[in-house]
Amino acid sequence: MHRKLRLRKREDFNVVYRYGRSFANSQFVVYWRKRSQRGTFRMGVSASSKLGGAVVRNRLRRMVKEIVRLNASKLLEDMDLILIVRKPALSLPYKEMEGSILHVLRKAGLLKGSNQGAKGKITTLPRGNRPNNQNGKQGK
RNA sequence: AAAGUUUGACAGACAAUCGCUGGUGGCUUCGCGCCACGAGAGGAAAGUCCGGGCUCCACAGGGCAGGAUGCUGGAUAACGUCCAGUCAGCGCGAGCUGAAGGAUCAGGGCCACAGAAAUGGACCGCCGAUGGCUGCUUAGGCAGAUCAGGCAAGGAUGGAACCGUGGUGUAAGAGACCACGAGGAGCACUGGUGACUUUGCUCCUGGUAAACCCCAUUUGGAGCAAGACCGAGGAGGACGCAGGCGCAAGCCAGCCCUAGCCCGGGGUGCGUUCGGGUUGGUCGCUUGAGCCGUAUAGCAAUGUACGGCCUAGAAAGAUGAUUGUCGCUUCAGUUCGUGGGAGGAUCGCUUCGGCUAUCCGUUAUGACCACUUGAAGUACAGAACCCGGCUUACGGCAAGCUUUCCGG
RNA sequence: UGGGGAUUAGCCAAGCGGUAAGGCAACGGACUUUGACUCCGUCAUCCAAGGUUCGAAUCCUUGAUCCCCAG
Repeated sequence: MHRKLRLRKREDFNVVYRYGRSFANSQFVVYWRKRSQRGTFRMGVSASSKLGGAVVRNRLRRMVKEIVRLNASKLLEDMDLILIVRKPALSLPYKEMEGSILHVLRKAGLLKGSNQGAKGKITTLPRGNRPNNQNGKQGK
């Protein structure tokens, strides 16, 4: 992915984690927040050390970035988003992983043409009052 | 053929499309934009167990303490690494393993339980020659008990019992003495640069130093988030104490730093407390104890000479994804085809040599094997300043050697 | 990436070469009409493997897991 499309600073990550909204299925979690300045979307990928060694985590990050790159035209602009990889995503082949990522992004309302989720409001909802539960039941 | 052992090289290949990070060149609306060319993970990149380079700590200094290493000779920038040997142990063998100095030239310490005793001692036991006691006495002695005392052979304990076996000797005994043997030390001698070794003489005999310790060698500390530069930013305040000499500059003391202590050195008003700012960029950064080839010295590790080559450099962290074709392994299926083909497939037991059972085939209407077809799988693992090792994880391949069996 | 530290019963833990204290929990028993309290008993491959030693939780080597620190 191009460097402009990546989320790069530690502060950006902290802001998205603290003030952004989150959605999930059993393979991925997404946090997003509308950017304060106009521009393209920016994305970061997080793969924790519980998933495996450096080889496994690098491969997952590369696959996620490749999928988002190929589907970049479908994504809304002016967004910062973080994709977190969960353990069941380890064994997915490419096609299923693409479907799962598109599913979770559509659920979060980040795809063009979808009207679910918050429509551009910079929201800081209290934790107990989120619109979708995120127990990961839908991914199976 | 099977089992084993050592060494070596490799780490799936190719193509198309779409991407990522540096480099070079060009274009440019000068914006980390566009185009072209070329480059882009490992044998362990890992663990961080050692060693070195490099940087800072004023100089990187001295002594002590502390740490590390520990057969010999060599290699190396250095090492706890490597090579060649010595000795000891394991293995039928090829080979493998060894923190392998010192316990008589230091010194003490420890050896639980058991046992008399764990290097200073006698429970049972043996003796009672000598001195004493009792009895008898022909007055020379004789006998008895074991009071003093002598001994450590035998028993029992233990991981280990004073070097072992046999004899001489004695009252009983003992390396007290002798023969043979085990181990160690010293001296001389043979061979070797040396560890060591051959032979002889003399002396000695519990273990433990990965317990303290002694001896020899060696060792300053921290680590690229080291460090250097540029830019941005900010804020200092309160309380307490401020010794001696000198006109003064200053010196001494005090305090801080120099990883522990002393010396030496450097800095400085000191201590306590409440606060403030910085999370940007460039360099360090990949030409190096570098790689490849040839020759040469050496048993080898390795060195020397000549020629050629430039081979990753990220920073929420590049080196990838998809598709197709092929390679390798395993399983299944097919007799349609091609090739080989007289014995073979499967189960069980095994001392791994074989044995037994069932089924198919036996000169072919041909069992079975290979190719052809399909499915699944295709190891361990990702540079983060750089090198030399060690250790751990892991896939198949090749070659040498050893043992056993079969055939000629 | 670099530098430190820890691992003993289900939990908290003592131990510094001589055969693993203690507390909570769990289980069994006693006491009680029953329960609580109390008393007695049971429960350990000392993270793993190898070595030194007569003997290792302890000493040494190698690995595994977890935690902490940094400009």
